[in-house]
Amino acid sequence: MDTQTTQHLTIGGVARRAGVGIDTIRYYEREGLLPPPRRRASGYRDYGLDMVERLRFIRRAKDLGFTLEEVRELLALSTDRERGVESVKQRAQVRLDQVNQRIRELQRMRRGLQQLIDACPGHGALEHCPILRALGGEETHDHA
Amino acid sequence: MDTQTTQHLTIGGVARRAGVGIDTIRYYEREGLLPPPRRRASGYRDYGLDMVERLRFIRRAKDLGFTLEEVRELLALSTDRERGVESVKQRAQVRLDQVNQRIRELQRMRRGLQQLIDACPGHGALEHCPILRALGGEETHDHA
DNA sequence: CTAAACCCTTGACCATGGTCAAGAGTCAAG
DNA sequence: CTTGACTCTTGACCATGGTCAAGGGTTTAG
Repeated sequence: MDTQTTQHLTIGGVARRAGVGIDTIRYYEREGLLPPPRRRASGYRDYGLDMVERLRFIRRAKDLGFTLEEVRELLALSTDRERGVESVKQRAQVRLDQVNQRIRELQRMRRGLQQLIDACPGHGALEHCPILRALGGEETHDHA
Repeated sequence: MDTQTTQHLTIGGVARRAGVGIDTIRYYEREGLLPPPRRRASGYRDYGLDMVERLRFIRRAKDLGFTLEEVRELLALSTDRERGVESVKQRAQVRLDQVNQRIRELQRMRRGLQQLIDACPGHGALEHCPILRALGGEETHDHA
């Protein structure tokens, strides 16, 4: 069992708690999203609960459409002991700007889609479907 | 030259007009997004201007966040004269719902980030930086 | 002690959406 | 006719984000 509130989890315990696969954890480690953990005498990775949190953070960020590369940078904020708080705050601001940018892009997409849907009667001849027309829909080649 | 208003374009002419790469056209053909075109005696693909339109359709749909799989379905629907329009509209609606969902998630993250930035003094000890704390940022293991 | 369940590493494999290269044929200009 | 630009096919390759398998060692319950 590993029902303990412990600071000592195996990779499987972390995986279960964080809701990710074991292979995913090792993959993230290779990719530099997770620090190389301590090892037990057996060679087993030895994690604390903080890794569970970190993995949940990654999952949330990924769900929001951040790439792993972006997540890596985001996480780097938390280990950037050298450059001080200003730099951390600054980089968080950059992230915020990127989030805003992403929101604007999605809103543009939304407007486009909404206009098409509003204009579509939902029935009738395909020739008159504004969705297909707006997308430039032409017939398939009929080269019998 | 191929400045003609013609119905006879080579793959390169189509590519230039549609703003995609030649390889992309052949790729789409393989993937079933474009019908296999007529061939000239030489074996060259022989396209009409309708293919330019179709490629633009694909590009716009992709810009709206449809995957190629979804685009393939849309194109298939547009040739299904019987029960096309409702399906097309329905799919656009599904796509819109997805976009809205993602926007909401991003807005949630934006609020979170903004609060952190507002709360961060921009100086002082890193241990007290609310940004790092909220990221679940723990120190990298110091296993010297 | 044994067996199940876990962990280790290396390295292959998957889908997505292309992009590029090799080797060969075709076409248009000069 | 030759040259250069274009096309053909096959098949490899790229990045992203994992996932699985093989062939081991470890840990723990019974």
